[in-house]
Amino acid sequence: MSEERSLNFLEEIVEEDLKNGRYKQIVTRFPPEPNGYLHIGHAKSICLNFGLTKKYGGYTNLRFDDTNPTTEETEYVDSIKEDVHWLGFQWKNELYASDYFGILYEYAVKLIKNDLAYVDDSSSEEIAAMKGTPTEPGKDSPFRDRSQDENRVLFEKMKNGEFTDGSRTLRARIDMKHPNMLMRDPVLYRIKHAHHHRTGDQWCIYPMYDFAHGQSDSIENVTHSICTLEFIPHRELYDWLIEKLEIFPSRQYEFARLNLSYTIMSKRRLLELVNQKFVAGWDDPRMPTISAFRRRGYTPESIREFCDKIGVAKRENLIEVGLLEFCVREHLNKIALRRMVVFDPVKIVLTNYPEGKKESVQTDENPEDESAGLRDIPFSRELYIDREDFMENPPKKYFRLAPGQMVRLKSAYIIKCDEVIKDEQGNISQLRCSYIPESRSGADTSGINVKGTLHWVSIPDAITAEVRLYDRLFKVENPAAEEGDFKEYINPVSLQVVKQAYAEPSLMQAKFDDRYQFIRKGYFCLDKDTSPSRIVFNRTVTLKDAWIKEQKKSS
RNA sequence: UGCCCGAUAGUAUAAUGGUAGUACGACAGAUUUUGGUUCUGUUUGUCGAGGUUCGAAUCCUCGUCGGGCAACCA
Repeated sequence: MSEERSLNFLEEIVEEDLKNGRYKQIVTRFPPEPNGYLHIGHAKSICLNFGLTKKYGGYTNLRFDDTNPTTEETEYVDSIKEDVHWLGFQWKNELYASDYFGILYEYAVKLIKNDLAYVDDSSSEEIAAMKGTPTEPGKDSPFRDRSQDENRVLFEKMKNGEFTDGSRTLRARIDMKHPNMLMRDPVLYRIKHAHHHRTGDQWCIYPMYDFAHGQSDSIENVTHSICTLEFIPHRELYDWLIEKLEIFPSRQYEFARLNLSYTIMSKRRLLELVNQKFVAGWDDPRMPTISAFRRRGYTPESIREFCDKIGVAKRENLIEVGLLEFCVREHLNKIALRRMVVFDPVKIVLTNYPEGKKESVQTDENPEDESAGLRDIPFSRELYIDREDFMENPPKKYFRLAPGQMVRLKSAYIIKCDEVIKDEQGNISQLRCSYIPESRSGADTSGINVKGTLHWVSIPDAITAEVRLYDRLFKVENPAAEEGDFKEYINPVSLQVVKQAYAEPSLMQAKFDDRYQFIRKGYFCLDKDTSPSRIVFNRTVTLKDAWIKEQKKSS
């Protein structure tokens, strides 16, 4: 196959526009409303908008669509900027729709002067009632034919704060019988005596999305205004306003938003999870937010790769979360430092290993990356292995430790289990084993071949750490599509905490930017809750586990 | 019941009138001091019915199915 990847439909449009000379360069924008944190769905949009101008030349602006002061906050602005940067993109200009409130006001006046807008004294309910339904036409408002002068005066009074919230609106005069409901005299301006995070108390009227978004695109000379499918019906109004206002003709194109299995993407619902404490915050590692993925140990490279792999089209989709996991494993496998950590310890005593003796074994920092070098791990007579790596009555094809069975301790010796010691309750408290002195890694002259290799830690040298294991937040594939409250489908075991795991001592020096693979367990990173008295790790993602599959087959 | 989108393997996404391909998954095998990684192979698809054409996933018609539209949200 050729190295040339096929183009998605937006790339085709851009190439065509460049080829036929419609534009010399393209301009896109990423236009979040600062009313929540960015999620993985936004990452798709970010990669698209920035990716297009990176590939074809031009630039991308970051524009905050901050036209609704009651839901927007500076905290969100800051988090959004941080997230876009972290993903690896640099915007040309940092812009705000609120910067254009003055121009937008003038645009509205122009519409009034052209008899294309009017002030309506109807209440919200009355407007809704006159709107009609998708199958029935609407009715004209009794205020629809006010004189131009009256409209001008009233709109100015709206601006000057002479009316109460909700008492009047400015509406476009289009067609109350239009088959597209958005064209049935849409509201352009509403009165809100609310403090805005940037303009303060300067304004008490605020433009609606439809009267701000397209106009902002136009003011910024955005050539390709890329948004999600639900805005398709808005395009007719978008174009109408550009035509009537006679401003730069930005064009809107729509793509299907990302949906990820076993999670939700609605900002409103994510906010609900945060506010009602179902999660610890916007960056709780179980959340689908960018900040959560960052905290959890995902890399920007892996998220970008994911966005690239899922493609762009116009049909609704539900992407398997497994693809995201594949992408992060693929990257982490290349960069993660290998470490050994035991979560649920069983003590091993090597009966033929001299008491008090200690040695050091060497192993790869990362077998996928020779330049990462080697590290030393202390080895001694008493060790921990994970409880799941021993079975008293193993099934067939169980390659781990069992009575009379041999395994290799990773980078150290082959051992054999001689005796199982139990406490009064019948729980295994100790495994007495013998080691094969000639089987030392790198100098193995024993001639013994074993199928299994286990991770381990030396008890006198081990340090302890808290490990947080995350699973999908929801039990069902598509929580948004289920009946009833989506919160009923939350996975009750999405977080499991190992309060005291035993780790090799080198993890004492773990750094925040480093990624680790706990051998045979998964990929981990230091959590921000780490303090001088407590080391905390997050599991980014598990390793693929062929043994689980094998077990399922036989059961 | 009006208008607007869409429909290709399990999930995504290509093929732009000329051999239905790729990725993930699944399955089988090889390698392996991580049951990881890597490698090899296999499997599965054009929503339906007509039409145009030498030739249709692609163009046309009619259906079917899925989604969106009745916020002073974006």
